[in-house]
Amino acid sequence: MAAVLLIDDDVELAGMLADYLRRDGFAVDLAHDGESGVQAALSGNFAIAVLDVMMPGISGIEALRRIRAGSRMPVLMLTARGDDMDRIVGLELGADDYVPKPCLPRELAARLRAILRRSSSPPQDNGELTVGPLRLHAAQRRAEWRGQQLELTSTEFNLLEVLARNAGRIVGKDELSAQALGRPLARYDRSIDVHLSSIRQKLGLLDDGRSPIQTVFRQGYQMIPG
Amino acid sequence: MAAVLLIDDDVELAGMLADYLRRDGFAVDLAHDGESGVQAALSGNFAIAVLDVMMPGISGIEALRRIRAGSRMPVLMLTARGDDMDRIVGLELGADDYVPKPCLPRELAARLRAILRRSSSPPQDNGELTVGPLRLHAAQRRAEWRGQQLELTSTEFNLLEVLARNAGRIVGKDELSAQALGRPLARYDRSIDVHLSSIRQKLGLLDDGRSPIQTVFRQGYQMIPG
DNA sequence: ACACCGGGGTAAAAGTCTGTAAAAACAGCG
DNA sequence: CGCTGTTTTTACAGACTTTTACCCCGGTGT
Repeated sequence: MAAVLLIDDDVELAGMLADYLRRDGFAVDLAHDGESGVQAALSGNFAIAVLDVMMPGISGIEALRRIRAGSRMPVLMLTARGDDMDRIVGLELGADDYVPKPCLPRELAARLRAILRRSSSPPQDNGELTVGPLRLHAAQRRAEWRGQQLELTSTEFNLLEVLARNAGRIVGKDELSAQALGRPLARYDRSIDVHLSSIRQKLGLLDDGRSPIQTVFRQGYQMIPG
Repeated sequence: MAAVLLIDDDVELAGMLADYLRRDGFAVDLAHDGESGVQAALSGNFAIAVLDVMMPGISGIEALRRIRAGSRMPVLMLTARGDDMDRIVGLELGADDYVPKPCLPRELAARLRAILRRSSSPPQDNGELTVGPLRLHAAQRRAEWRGQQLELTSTEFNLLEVLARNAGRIVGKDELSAQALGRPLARYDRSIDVHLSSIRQKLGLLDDGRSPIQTVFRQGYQMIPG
């Protein structure tokens, strides 16, 4: 999901917010001062920044100005309740939203989603994907093997899609778990293996008799391209 | 400048806000109840609506839902300070911002500008929507399947509409609950599932024999685009 | 070669989520 | 009120996912 940059000097609070947001499906990185925050914001690696107004060193307002000098990315400001002046200045400087602190993590998440919903133009990929005898229609969640429709469960489809999108590359189990199952891989977790086993049973073999999905010992799985 | 629709039952307060905004360069029209407000909002003559949550007759939340049913115009909600639930539901329903009342006119103006800046060129939709064999007339709340009129209850229509607008994308149950039922999803709440079940019974199947609405385990539902 | 060890394949058990019918709770309405 | 249509809750069956268990395999060290 979306990458969020959280800039706040209060390490503890920021950590808690980050945890909540991560559980809610965001990818979160932290910066604990204005300098490094601005730098990270301008790296282009984040979809949105959350910026605390009160920080030692350069203030949130100044940080916002510097971010705006180099980027139009959405920025959400966090500041003490009732500090109207900061709010207004922030908004006029080009902040996209303002949330009073302390805030409910849930509200912050909802606002982030509201902003991202607007600013992200849906990258409408038509979702057609062909890898050898396998054909996937991502938008329709349909898969066929040699023209024959496959009966896949939704997790199986997710896994197959990740592998197909990365055909020819080894995809680690941790990555598969994150992308297809939506959670980090835990120790002794065998889910991926089990799902792969059933996917293989539903798919046929390649012309040369191999499975279209190869196991790479200790590294992950790889779909054979072409 | 931008045309603002201000929907608030408090005639006096609304008048004052309108005056301030006009002096600030906005064109402002007023509506003093939810019904006429929604109607005006859907007329397509406004760039943004400001909506009071607490109103006699249909509430702000319900008004927002009806506006969202027919338009994606930006909506800013006005509501009593500290009413977290309304805020969150509003945001999840697709409000673009929230301002606690009483508010400084200047802040309201700043937020309006902030929202308008971002959403300067959104494509307008006329409330007609076709997804595969399904056709929805949002303004009339009518739906047909392969030309055949469907007998849907209003909640069923809401759900179908949300799914249709997001065809091809997985919509989480929390989002469905917020947008179609107008409340956050509670634990053990099965309403969405039950409604989906009856919708499926009323709709037919796709040409490939699958349901037009797919379940994505643990993630939500997705309508197959057409 | 041989034994060892942690990883992977897979069947089956256990746990979780979804489908759906039916009961209960609501909401209008005469 | 009682009636009627709708929404929510309840209950249970079935589908899907994850865990467990056991076996085999690849790599490693002797």
